[in-house]
Amino acid sequence: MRLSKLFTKTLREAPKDEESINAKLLIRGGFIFKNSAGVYTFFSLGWRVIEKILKIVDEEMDAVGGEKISMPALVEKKYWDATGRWDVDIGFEVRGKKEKESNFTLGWSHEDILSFMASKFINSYKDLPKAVYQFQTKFRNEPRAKSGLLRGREFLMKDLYSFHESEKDLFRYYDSVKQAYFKIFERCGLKTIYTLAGGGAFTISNTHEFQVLSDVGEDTVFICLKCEYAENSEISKLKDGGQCSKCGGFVQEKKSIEVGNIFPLGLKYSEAFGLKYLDKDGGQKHVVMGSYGIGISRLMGTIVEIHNDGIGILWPENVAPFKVHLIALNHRNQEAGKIYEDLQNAGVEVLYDDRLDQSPGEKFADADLIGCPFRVIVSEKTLEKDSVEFKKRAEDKSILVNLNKLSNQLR
RNA sequence: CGGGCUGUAGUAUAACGGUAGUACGAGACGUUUGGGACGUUUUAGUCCCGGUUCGAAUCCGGGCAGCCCGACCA
Repeated sequence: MRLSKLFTKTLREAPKDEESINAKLLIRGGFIFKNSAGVYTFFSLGWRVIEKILKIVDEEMDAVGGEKISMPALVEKKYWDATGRWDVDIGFEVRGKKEKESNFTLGWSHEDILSFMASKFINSYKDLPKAVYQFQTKFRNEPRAKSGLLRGREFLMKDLYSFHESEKDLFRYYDSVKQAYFKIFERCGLKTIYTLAGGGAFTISNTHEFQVLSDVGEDTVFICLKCEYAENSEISKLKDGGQCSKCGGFVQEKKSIEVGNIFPLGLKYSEAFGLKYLDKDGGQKHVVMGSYGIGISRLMGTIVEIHNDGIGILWPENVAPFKVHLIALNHRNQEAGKIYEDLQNAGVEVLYDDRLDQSPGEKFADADLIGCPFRVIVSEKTLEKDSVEFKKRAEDKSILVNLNKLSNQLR
């Protein structure tokens, strides 16, 4: 991508209303645009990050046998009636212009509609277990959207649902998803804390959350500094400065961002929808379900909260919009353009700052803001030595790299 | 949904109740390229509706929107 062609431009100043770092940096960099509180457009830089995350999630979902599907965003009332969740105070109701009453809601969760469909395809123990997932925009009428991508009214979510013969099989699978989640977050550059939590509007049993410790987080967890056992404050009996119930270690209260959660739903939805199967002996049993969510857009915001230096973002390589930010100085666009082509041909994702009217300082500042992992500068100075300047975003020092060796350097 | 604060060019900010100004951005021309360049010039704004007033960005009422605290929540 050539910066001169990009749909967006960077902003020198953040909009005055924004306080959270992720909102400031992502808006300034042209990754996202706030259309309304908690409602965002993802421009190409931002969407590229989302796509990187989606790819990681796809791979890990595939590893636990998740089948990718796509359910509707518009969910008709009849699908909510069985569980009584039409009346839950979370969603946006949707009414046709000519209709008096709303008959649809924008999906804020998909357990209900999926359970209904599962009953059409799951008949016998031979059909179990099954797991399907989707990436969907969820709509929740947040009374207070805030903190950039951390709490939206419209947000991208990965939701996985699993169906089992027994609790035992559910928990076997639950554990494999737990491991998959740890991998996903790690690949996104985040350390997560596995946290015991309540079930909210989804289930009465305990659930588990993946929390990233951060002061902008809205959750409060009590975490043992020794064994990292953690509980969400909403259900916790632990207290700040107390002793860990598992290992006796020191417990601390921390703010955190919930980036994922896993719910052993049990029989709630299968009972409501009559989702049953025939076991080996011909007996009818209810299917046991689990659901597993990751807030994709929130995850992106969280990555920025964790990986920034105030000046700009430091994208972990796995989720960076581009690997290399190439800058042409002294109007050496001819030479830089050649390097741009070469790198692209070598399969390297490059954001090329080919702008002619911007000063060097402005180009450097934009590179720092956008935060690609590697910066390559082509200038009079470097070309005298048949080389380019090579610098990691996370480091201060730069080195000269010979033109022939640049692709090696990036391997 | 309760409490508080705030709405002025694309962005950030000024203007006693009296000519809406400045900087950045954007356009044109020229000069310029190693940490947010320079000159000339152009462009573009008072959230909406009502009220008070000779006169409202400014005061009042009502909406709407945004932010912060709380409640709620992925």
